Amino acid sequence: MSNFREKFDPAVWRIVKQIPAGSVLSYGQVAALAGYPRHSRQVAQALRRSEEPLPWHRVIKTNFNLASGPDAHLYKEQMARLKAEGVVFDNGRIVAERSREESDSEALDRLLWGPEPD
DNA sequence: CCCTTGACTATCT
DNA sequence: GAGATAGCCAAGG
Repeated sequence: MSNFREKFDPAVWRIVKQIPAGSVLSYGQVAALAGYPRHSRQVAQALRRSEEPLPWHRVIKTNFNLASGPDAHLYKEQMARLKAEGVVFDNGRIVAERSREESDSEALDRLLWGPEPD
């Protein structure tokens, strides 16, 4: 079996599980935080293969759109879950400022969104 | 070993 | 803002 996946998958899951409710991360950020920069596509595979329930809906694209197409089954589910956590959508697109305000994890927030959230 | 896929990202038109 | 293009990298055929 691939040794890479054996290390990569758990690393990704660990990061995703730390995302506070109401906040979101991009695939690239998750990959980088897991210790594997430029592995955004592998993150997607890791999430899909995960056997334990992960907050996968908090992982989106860098442009604040959902990853899967509007027709995909995952799309509707992801939006519903995010809305339930207080995330505001504008025509299918996430309003980032709102998501940040809902987050109360200051340390992780700085790590993810920058040292000066001002 | 070569080619295609993919829940991606960045840049240019 | 929407398309096209290039870069990216593991997995599977």
